[in-house]
Amino acid sequence: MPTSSKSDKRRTLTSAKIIEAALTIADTQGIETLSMRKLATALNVTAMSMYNHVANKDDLLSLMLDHVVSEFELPNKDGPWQDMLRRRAHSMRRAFLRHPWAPTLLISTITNGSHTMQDTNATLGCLINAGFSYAAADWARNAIDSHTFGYTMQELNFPVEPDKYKAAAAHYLPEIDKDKYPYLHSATEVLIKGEYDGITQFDFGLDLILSGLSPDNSQ
Amino acid sequence: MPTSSKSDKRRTLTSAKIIEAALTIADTQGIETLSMRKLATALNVTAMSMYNHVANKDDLLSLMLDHVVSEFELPNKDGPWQDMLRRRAHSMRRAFLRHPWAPTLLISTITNGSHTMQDTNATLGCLINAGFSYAAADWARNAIDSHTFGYTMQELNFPVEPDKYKAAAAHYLPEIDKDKYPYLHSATEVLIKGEYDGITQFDFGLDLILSGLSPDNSQ
DNA sequence: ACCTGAACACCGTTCAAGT
DNA sequence: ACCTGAACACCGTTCAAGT
Repeated sequence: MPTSSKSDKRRTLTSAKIIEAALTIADTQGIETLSMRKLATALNVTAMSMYNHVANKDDLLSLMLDHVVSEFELPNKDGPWQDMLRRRAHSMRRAFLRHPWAPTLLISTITNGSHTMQDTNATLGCLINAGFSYAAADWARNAIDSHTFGYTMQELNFPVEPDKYKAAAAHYLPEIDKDKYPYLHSATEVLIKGEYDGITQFDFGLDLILSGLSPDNSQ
Repeated sequence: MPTSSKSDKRRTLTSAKIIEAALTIADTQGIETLSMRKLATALNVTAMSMYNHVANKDDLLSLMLDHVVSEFELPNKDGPWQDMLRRRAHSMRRAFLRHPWAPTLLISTITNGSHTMQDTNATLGCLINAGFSYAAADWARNAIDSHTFGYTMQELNFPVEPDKYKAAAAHYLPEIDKDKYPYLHSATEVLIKGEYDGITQFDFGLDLILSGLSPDNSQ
């Protein structure tokens, strides 16, 4: 008689499998629906068996976040440092669009997974090699990341689909008091008239920061 | 016999009182500890009586957020537009430091409280009066807010107190693999040696954005 | 060593019943 | 009109018991 049979569930569970299933649930159904019991059902085990592979739910979330960070493009290639940092920022934004629950948790969680450390190391290295001091590199990285997190989190919360934006604005216009909020009212009217599409560009703020940065301008 | 006596609890509860008590709990004990039952206990009522004044917990959170927005300084005074926007951004950051739970919720919640609408109206108005088009004003506001949200949320998550940062870095250094993460290792060494204080400045990124902005540079 | 069922101490919210 | 107690359908996590 073999030690493992079809009905023997031992060793079938791994932390990698748990993380994968958790990411699928969070991406498709929302992080707020991810419970230990639901995740266990998806994996065909009980909630408690997962505690043999992850310490608790917070630990699981950290492991999920480090996976998201693994999708960032490392700025450790050759070429102009601005291009590498722009490509990393774009890849961050795309990872966040794939995993919309991630930025909120990532920015409010202390993570020291290996992918997170690798990203920090490569990003600092890119700036150091471009001639930035360690202090200036830290400041520059912080400015770029602030924009990337802040912009993408606002973008993810955008209340309507881009192509439905004008219709939604037209519907909402009567509820904006013209005397109390004249500029907001006019901005909504301009939007409806179609003079601009209401979409602010990620690159607008990113380029303001990247063009302002130089190895010498920060003390 | 009067219709209200000492033991008659009717009419003692208002949404303002609920919001005030909820803000106190969230600010002092953390938003994750705020439950309807705990809040009710603090107000000396049962959880269910609050449902006569707020629709549900989400509604309560929206009301709390609009209060936080009421602490933003409106950029509707006279003076250079850059100064007004800088003061608004500083007041946002200070409000977030007072209410550390707020930015995460504010950036991921659709709010249309009156203070939120007033803030949007005044911020757009400041830029319009400075000669920005409605489209450019929207882009500029988005760039400034992205930085303010992103920076302050990173700051709030900063793992240690500023004055303990060097000690914490020294303690953490041995755990950073020098061969795998050379730049991160060196950055930590530089930090411990005290060549800079490891504090990135809010104004560094904000000034990059404000000096790059002008009524003509965005299409 | 790994998996499980039962239990504990919580949640937000509903509902019918009080005054 | 406003407040309440009991109940419902959940949570994350512990613990002792299985194999």
